[in-house]
Amino acid sequence: MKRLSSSDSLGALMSICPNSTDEHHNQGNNPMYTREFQSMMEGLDEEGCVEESGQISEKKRRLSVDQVKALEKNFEVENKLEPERKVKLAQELGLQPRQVAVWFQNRRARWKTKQLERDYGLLKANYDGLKLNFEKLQHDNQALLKEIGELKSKLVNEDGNSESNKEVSVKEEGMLSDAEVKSKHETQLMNSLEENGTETTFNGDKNGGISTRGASVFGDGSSDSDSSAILNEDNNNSSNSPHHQFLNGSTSISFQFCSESTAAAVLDKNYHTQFVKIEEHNFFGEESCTSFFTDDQPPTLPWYCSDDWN
DNA sequence: TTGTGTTTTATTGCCTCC
DNA sequence: GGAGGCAATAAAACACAA
Repeated sequence: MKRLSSSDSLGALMSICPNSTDEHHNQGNNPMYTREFQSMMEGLDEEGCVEESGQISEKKRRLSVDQVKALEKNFEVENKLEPERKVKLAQELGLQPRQVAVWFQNRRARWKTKQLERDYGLLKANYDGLKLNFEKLQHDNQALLKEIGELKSKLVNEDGNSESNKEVSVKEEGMLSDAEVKSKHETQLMNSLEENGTETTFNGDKNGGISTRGASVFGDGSSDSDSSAILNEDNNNSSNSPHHQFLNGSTSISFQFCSESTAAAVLDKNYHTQFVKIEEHNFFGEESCTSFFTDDQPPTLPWYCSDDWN
């Protein structure tokens, strides 16, 4: 058993004696407190706390199970302790008010630690999910961009080959109605897309969705897969076929990847297929990604934090 | 039994609020 | 300026493996 130095003895006394010189934390001159202190002093020999030297030992005593239970119960009700409640609890449990206050203080600290651990766990789970999703989208994005590139080159080749038949085609088209020509070119485009190994299919389902690599994308932009391509659709301008847009005589089929990357296959006003634009805003670009997924920065997205963060 | 890691109790110093 | 809260820390008590 450790013997107390004079300062330790003073500290121990101060912790249990209301009349101590602890200006900061003493609880005032409570007569009951003094009586308790005295009885405590009288009972010290129970643990051999008054040693041969006459010094008071510092033996730290754990609270009993019942005392802890009662304190826990009170903590559940309110984790802050008003002075009246503190004194009452101390009386009920046979403890010093100071002990009750210290217990609550430490209990709050433990609760905070646990809370931080819980929050960390939640955030980590969120982060892991987002990271996984991002990697999946990135992979899909790469695959789709590759497909578009291949289709583009294929279409360029087709255009080159058809140069020689241009006269015939123009003649034929001249004999067709606009609607027929449009339909023909759209069909050609669809066939071309399918022939070139793309997994994008236009199934014209009643929801106006398309299936992309097995994932349905619906008119509202929702998808049954997180990694699906999203149809860039204007419902107001679209016909029954949701994946077409007829603007100024042009039909465009556009794909949006990862929210911000867009590639568009366009039938121009002469009904020639063109890929007019492939752009990537790359929402999850290198810089934004690294800053978003770093551990040493708090998340900045409001939905990323629970409301009771703090 | 002993060394070591964890938990609990208590202290100290600083800060904020009234 | 006093009271009380909190973070950091000390130290006793406890748990447990070797």
